[in-house]
Amino acid sequence: MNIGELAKRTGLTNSRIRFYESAGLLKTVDRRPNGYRTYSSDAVLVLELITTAQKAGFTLDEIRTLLPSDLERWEHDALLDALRKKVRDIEALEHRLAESKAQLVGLIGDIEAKPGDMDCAANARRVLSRMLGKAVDTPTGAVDDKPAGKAMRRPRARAV
Amino acid sequence: MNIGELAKRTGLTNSRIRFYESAGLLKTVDRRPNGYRTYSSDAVLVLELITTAQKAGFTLDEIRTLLPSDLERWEHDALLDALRKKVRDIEALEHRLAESKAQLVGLIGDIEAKPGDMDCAANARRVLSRMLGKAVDTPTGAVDDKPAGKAMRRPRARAV
DNA sequence: CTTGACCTTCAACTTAACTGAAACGTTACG
DNA sequence: CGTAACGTTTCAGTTAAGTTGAAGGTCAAG
Repeated sequence: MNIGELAKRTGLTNSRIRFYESAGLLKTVDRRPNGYRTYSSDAVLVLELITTAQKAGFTLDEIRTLLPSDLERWEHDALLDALRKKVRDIEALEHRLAESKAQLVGLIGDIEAKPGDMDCAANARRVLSRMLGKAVDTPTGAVDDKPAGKAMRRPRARAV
Repeated sequence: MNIGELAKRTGLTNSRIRFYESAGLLKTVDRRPNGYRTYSSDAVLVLELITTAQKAGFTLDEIRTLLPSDLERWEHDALLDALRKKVRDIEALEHRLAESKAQLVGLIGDIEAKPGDMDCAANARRVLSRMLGKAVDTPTGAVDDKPAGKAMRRPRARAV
């Protein structure tokens, strides 16, 4: 089949298919005497594999190292390792997301919990100081930017 | 303070600070007669806000629309809306990650569950057909007619 | 006066995964 | 034969969030 037919069958664009070939992901391509690419039906499978793996979070680089030239001869152990590592990556990302979410939810609560008698500016400072985990200057005084001394160690901002 | 001092205080690079200014994120900057930028201590807060918001998943574009010119005058409602929306975004991402992970775990199990009497090629086809949720051609005319083959149809793999 | 540490601007480069245009060749149809 | 619909290559551009480097101005010390 020609590239247009393959594109129709997979739902990908011609340019994307050519791009995958140039990236070394699609090696099952022959040329007809006129220069046209011609594909077997395996190419459909390979492209579907690629898009599926992408949705699961694999980069094209990773996919290239895992895809066998022959669809029936996978590198069994390397594949399982990569799949397990990707699961661990997802779990790490889930963890980071949960932390970000908790921080955001806490911040929302903090903003909404403005005491009725506090004005907006004061509340802004209160929320800001909680969010950055440190003291925040009240703005009324003069700003001093004298160097005046060096090692003033503050706690690192919490990584999210 | 000069840009080098600000960089030291925030842990950012000079170029990154200039970049944030050019991106419209850091407007609290004056120039001395020699052209040098000069910052008040508020700039430290603004930069810490920016990096904190980034860690929580906000893009610089989003941060720019939310950051007030005056740290005490936030657009209260827009800010809360954005925070809530970001929480929903995170939840959607968590959902997609859970699906991806489930698919990967299922795939790992499927690969490991190779019947002892099945050869690798046949297992590859079996796993492939399950993963892509459809029939996969058996190559070279060898017809796979194991009778109970499709008995345990699991639910389709969902797009992620 | 020279050295070295700062500071300035501006353009180009980076990564990932493509997309689109330009300019051209091939095929199918009437 | 004309032309529309395919196909080809090559190159440039896109997005995000910066980094890097060149070429040069400023400042304090020795």
